Amino acid sequence: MAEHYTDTQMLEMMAKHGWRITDQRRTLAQLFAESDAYLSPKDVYEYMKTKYPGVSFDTVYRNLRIMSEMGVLEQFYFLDGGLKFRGGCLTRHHHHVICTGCEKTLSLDYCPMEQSIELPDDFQVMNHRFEIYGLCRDCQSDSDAAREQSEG
Amino acid sequence: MAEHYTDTQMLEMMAKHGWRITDQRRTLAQLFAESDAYLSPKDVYEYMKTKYPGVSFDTVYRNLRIMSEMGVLEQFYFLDGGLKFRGGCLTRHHHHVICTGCEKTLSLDYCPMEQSIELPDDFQVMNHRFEIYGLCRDCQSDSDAAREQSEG
DNA sequence: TTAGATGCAAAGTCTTTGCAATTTG
DNA sequence: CAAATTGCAAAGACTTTGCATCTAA
Repeated sequence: MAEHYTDTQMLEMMAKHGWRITDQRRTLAQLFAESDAYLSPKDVYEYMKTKYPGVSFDTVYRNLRIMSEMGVLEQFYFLDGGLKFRGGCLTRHHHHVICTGCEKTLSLDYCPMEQSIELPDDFQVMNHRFEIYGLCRDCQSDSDAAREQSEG
Repeated sequence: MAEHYTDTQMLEMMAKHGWRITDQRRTLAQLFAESDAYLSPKDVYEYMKTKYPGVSFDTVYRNLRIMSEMGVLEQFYFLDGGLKFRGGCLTRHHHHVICTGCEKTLSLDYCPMEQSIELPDDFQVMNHRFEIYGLCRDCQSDSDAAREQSEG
């Protein structure tokens, strides 16, 4: 099941849209193809700096933006308003379960809009948003450990 | 059915929390008690300026923030990341149908979390988000009219 | 009277833009 | 080679903070 764009697919999309394939873009594609997590522009910038010491923030931004516009990345504002990106999904419409500890996500096939929801008269639905936030198993044990430590 | 805080209730809450009741706060309470719409800090500032010509942006911000922290306002990041506020809801847990034309909202009793959703093993749900975006009847006719005019 | 509220100014954060130098196709 | 990409610097938008003055309780 090919759920996300691979880095190759991302690069193909860029080429198809007339963008050039630079080293930085290759690295971005790899980063997002390999990770399930949501990354902030700053996260991405920090990562890019390890590979390209002279990289600039605005270039990272520009590339995140064009990749979002093509759909190979998903742009997402968290509950707190913070902007994040992650690799785009290829599968049919779905929603996400998001761990607020590690910000990894899992797909959910369930969509609330498939239920018969009583809407206001003549309301024309254009869009919807459904996300579940919480802690995955690993992050629960992390916070348990932290609590035990602080409580002595 | 008392769905939202009235302005009096908002002011009582402020007093209970040790905040002083100033003219500006009285006006903010009235504004949000009377409106169903989401307002951006700038919207609120513009409105306040009509009543208090010398009002400063930061005071509006400060008051929006303390009112949110008490729960008499709801703070909300839209799909585009923009910050908005509206009067807090008193009724039990529910979700919103939001018109992207006028940004008025309607409550929805339906909650997707009441369904049995298959979650990843041991995932501990902390929070969720569900909103439906679209156009209410009035805003549909507005855009129809605009379209006819431009196509006319 | 006095702790809290306000307006002003300035700083902070995050994001975008203009431009010359560099690199891709 | 031409056009796109990059890094730099600076500007923009939005939000927060410090402080002197003013005001509600």
